Parts: sequence; C-alpha cells; structure tokens
Amino acid sequence: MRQTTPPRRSDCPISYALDFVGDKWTLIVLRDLIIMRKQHFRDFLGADEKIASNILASRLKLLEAAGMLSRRRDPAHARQVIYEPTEKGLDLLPSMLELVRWSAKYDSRTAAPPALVRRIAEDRDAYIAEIRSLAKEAKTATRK
Amino acid sequence: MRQTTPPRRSDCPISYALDFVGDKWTLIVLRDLIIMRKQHFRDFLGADEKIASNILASRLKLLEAAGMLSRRRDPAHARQVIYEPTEKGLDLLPSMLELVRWSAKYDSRTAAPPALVRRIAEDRDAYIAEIRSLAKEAKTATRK
DNA sequence: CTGTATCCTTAGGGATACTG
DNA sequence: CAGTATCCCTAAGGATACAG
Repeated sequence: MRQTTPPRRSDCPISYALDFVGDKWTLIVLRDLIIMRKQHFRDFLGADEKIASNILASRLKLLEAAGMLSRRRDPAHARQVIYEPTEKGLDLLPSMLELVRWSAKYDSRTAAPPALVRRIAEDRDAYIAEIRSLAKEAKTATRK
Repeated sequence: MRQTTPPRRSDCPISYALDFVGDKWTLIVLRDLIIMRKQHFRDFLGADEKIASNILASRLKLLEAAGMLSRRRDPAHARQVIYEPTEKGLDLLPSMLELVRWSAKYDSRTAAPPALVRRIAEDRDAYIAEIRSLAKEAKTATRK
C-alpha cells in the first residue's frame, strides 16, 4: 500500500494534483470526509465502494501527512478517533463538485440527490460556504 | 495496459468520474488535448511527464471509446491523425481548472503561468468560453 | 473500535523493439 | 508518423486474521 506521495513528475499544477488524487480511492475518502461528513473509521469502511481496512488506513495516513485532514481522539469516547478536514482538504470541494456536475450530466445512473445537483448547478458557491461553515461548527462544538 | 473502463463500483458521481480520470495519466492527456491544445500523437509524447507510447496509445483509445475525444486523418497530411476534444471532454475543463487553482494555492513550485492562474481565479467562465470557442474554430478551420 | 500484519493477485506502467 | 507488440516489474489493491 502506498504510504508516501510519489515523486513529482513535473511542475504542472494538474500533475501536482494527480500526485494526491490520481488514484481510485483518495477522492472517495475525501468525499466521505467533506461531503458526507463522516468522522469515524467505521463510517468510511461502510462506504458503498467497499474499501478494505488496510487501504483506508493507508489513505487516511497519506491525507494526514499531506495536511488534508487532522485526527484527534474523541473527548467523550476515548477509544474513538475523529477525522476532520483541514483548510487544504476543504479547498478540494470545488473540484469535487465540478466532477459531480460532469457525472450528473453524462451518467444517468449516477445517484447524486437531484436537489444537490441542482444546487451545485445554480448555487455552487453557497453550497461550498455551507459545507465550510458546518465543518467549522462541528470542530468547535466537539472541542469544548 | 488498461483498454476498458473498469466496472463501476457504485452509483456515486465522484466514483463515476474516477472510473475515467482516477489514474495518473488520463487527466494529463486531457490537459494536453484541451488546455495545451495538442493535436498529434507526437505532441502528447513530448509532454514533460514523459508518457510512454503504449500508455499514450491506450489512453487515447480509452478516451475515444468514452466519447471524450474524436480522431480523424489530417486532410492535408494523410499520414497524420488529429485528435480533438468532444463536448464531453471539454466539459471536464472546469474540473481541471479547479485542480489548477488548488495546486497553485498549495504548491509554490507549480508552474502555471501566473496570468493563467489569475484569470482562473477572477474570470474562470470567460477562460472556459475562450477555450471552447478556440476548439470549435480549429475544428471548422481544418475541416473545410 | 481502530487500526496492523500478512499473504497474494493483478493491473498498471516503463523500456524497448518493431511495423505499416 | 502513428502507433503495436513484448517483456518485465513493481506497486496498488483485495482478503483475511488479528492486535491494542
């Protein structure tokens, strides 16, 4: 399993982004973290795509090392770990939403809630702001 | 080398997009096709990332099968083939630009021309329109 | 519950030679 | 020029068991 970012192939910004998300799993984990607002290891494990526990662990580690998410113990349940997106992770939301829009346009079987798709098309920036504020809220709520 | 799209893992739109661009090379080829406006096999081969000819051929085939680009013979030079993005391919431009924006923000070494980065930040839609119109122009120009 | 540790398979990819 | 055809190898990924 991959534990480090591969060496950069060029100084192109697209290539740079691919060094992080150019595989089958990283964006799935980020989707669950940011859009689905999952917080616990078990939640990610339950995704429809059936990610294996070792793959999930390696991706969480990679994303943490890349500064895309942070980990901390749940203050209430000491055995649980809470994953939260960082600013750098949240900043990938626009890219993800454009991919959602693209898929919704070309794949009829794609199962994004129509309301979400409409929001992304008409009111993307407000949706991004909402996700960001929810993330900030969750962080302060569980911290105190 | 991969010749067909892998079976879909779920009906999630992000997962669907990853079925196409969830690897290290496909988006690089699309970048060259759409943003760099490359048209010939040799142009793609010359990219900084040093793609191998068999990988390139498999990606071009895959993208054609997916309806993201079209191939045709150059009417002037019968031995040459011209690749052009389709509507479906061009529609990935917004996603690519968001990735460029993200990389430009977090990677100081990223080599997007500053003017391009600024345009994407301030005037993304106009840039997209420009690329689209250039693509359409090229198509009609070489067809007649 | 949150991960590690193994084992194993396969597919993705690099190098290179070659063809119409 | 525009690809194919091979060979080879590694890393990515799946399954499963188990540990703190």
